[in-house]
Amino acid sequence: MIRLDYKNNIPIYEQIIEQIKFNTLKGYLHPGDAIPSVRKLALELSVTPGTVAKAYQELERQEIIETIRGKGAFIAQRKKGEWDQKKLHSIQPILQSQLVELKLMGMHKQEIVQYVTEIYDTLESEDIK
Amino acid sequence: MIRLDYKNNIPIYEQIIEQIKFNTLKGYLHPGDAIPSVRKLALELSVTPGTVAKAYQELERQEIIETIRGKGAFIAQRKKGEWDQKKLHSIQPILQSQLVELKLMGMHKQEIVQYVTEIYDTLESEDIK
Amino acid sequence: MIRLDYKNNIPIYEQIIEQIKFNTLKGYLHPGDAIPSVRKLALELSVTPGTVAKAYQELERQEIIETIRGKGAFIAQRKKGEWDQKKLHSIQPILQSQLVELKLMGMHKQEIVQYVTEIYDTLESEDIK
Amino acid sequence: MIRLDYKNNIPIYEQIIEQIKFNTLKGYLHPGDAIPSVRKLALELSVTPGTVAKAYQELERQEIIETIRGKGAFIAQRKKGEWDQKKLHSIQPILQSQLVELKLMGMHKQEIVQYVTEIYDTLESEDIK
DNA sequence: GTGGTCTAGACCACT
DNA sequence: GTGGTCTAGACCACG
Repeated sequence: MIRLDYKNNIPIYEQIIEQIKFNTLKGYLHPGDAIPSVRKLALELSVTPGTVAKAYQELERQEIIETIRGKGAFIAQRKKGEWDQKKLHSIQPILQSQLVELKLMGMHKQEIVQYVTEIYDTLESEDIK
Repeated sequence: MIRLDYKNNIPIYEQIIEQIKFNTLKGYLHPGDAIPSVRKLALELSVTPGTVAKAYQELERQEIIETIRGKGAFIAQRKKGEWDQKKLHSIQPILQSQLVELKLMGMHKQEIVQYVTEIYDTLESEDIK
Repeated sequence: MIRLDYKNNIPIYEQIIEQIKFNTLKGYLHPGDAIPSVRKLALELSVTPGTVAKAYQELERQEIIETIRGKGAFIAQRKKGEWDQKKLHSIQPILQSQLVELKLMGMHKQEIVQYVTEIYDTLESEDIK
Repeated sequence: MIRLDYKNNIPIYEQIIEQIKFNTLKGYLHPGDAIPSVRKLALELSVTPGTVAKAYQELERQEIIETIRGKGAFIAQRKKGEWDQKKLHSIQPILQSQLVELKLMGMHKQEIVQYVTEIYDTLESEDIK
């Protein structure tokens, strides 16, 4: 379910976070589903439990999962509500810098929007119903 | 004009790269324009020359600037040509991860595309003339 | 009536202790009242008997309840007497740390005292009669 | 500046967090002040750098400090603004449980409010101007 | 069994 | 020098 790129410079724990978020979006993981225990996933990914624990703690802080003492971790209910303006402001510069790169490569507005749309569409879950 | 955010976790040298790229896009810097020497910019930004040098090196590698021995550094001609597939593949996961965040926040496709478009529009240069 | 929050990081057995204490204060439980057996409560709360037993043990140690062999557990007489200095010293740092948080949030003395008073008032039992 | 209680069951990293918050409130630490580096403090407290790092990361998440790459960590500007309702809701049950304890010890409303006020007053900084 | 904390090292990127 | 990440262990409280 989770594939790591060890030679990548993105920290492993962030890759784990990313992929669990991704899996919830794609519908591979539903609210209430149990996710592997820290130790199990650590074994599976050949990383140390501490690394997985760090990922899980961050996921809990972001309310993507909930951990229950002695029971394990579970996908949380998705909470809607107002958009997190603080998070939005942290995303904006990252997005902008990537758009700068695309524009410097010679892409035009329409092509860029098209490209982003295509990437977005890969997140839509046609896979599970 | 370069503004750094020291408390940001984005490396200073990357912020410099980013902003010079941004300035070329916005039309504040044109091909052939001289950019400040490493030492000058370092002084201006209150960073060590090594940091600026690292930024310039990377900019030259990406052919955004050209350095001429004894003369200084200059904005290079923009090269169009084919899209750099390797770069595209490095941008895609970053873009995707940010779209994941936006989607998790509850944004819908249309709103996300709208948001990205707005950010793109800030890159369009009305300022050149 | 006991309500547990499983996703909370407060141990289940402590939540049980807390709520029984709370119920005695609110007048829902009076001295002499029987409280459910370990097994019954365990069943009711969907926890293992060991967890409830641990809570009861601690409650007995604190002389909130009394267990009589073969008869079950009962709310004990409230003992007044001198304030337990040891307990006071254990409460003080917890209280202080929470006041620190409130103050860091920007609350002023009057507002904090007000806030604490409000919480206290929820403990006053209008319900006894 | 920081005193740990190693036999306490409160995690060391939380004690560090607590004390730095306390020191800012008391006026021992001002916005902009540098705090010891992770390694220095670790040495001073005879704990492993990882433990201090964990404390610093949490402090940064709470915007009590700011870390600057390669420079160190600094006390952040205190931000006022609206009260964090989420945090308030996490503080309330802790406060309540302690009030329950005090009430069970036989303290009356006035005495409890008095007690809390006294603890609060120890946070007011008469010490530095 | 679970997650949480901690140690004593190590390596890395950044300044 | 700085903080950030990771390893390979360990011990603990909880259920």
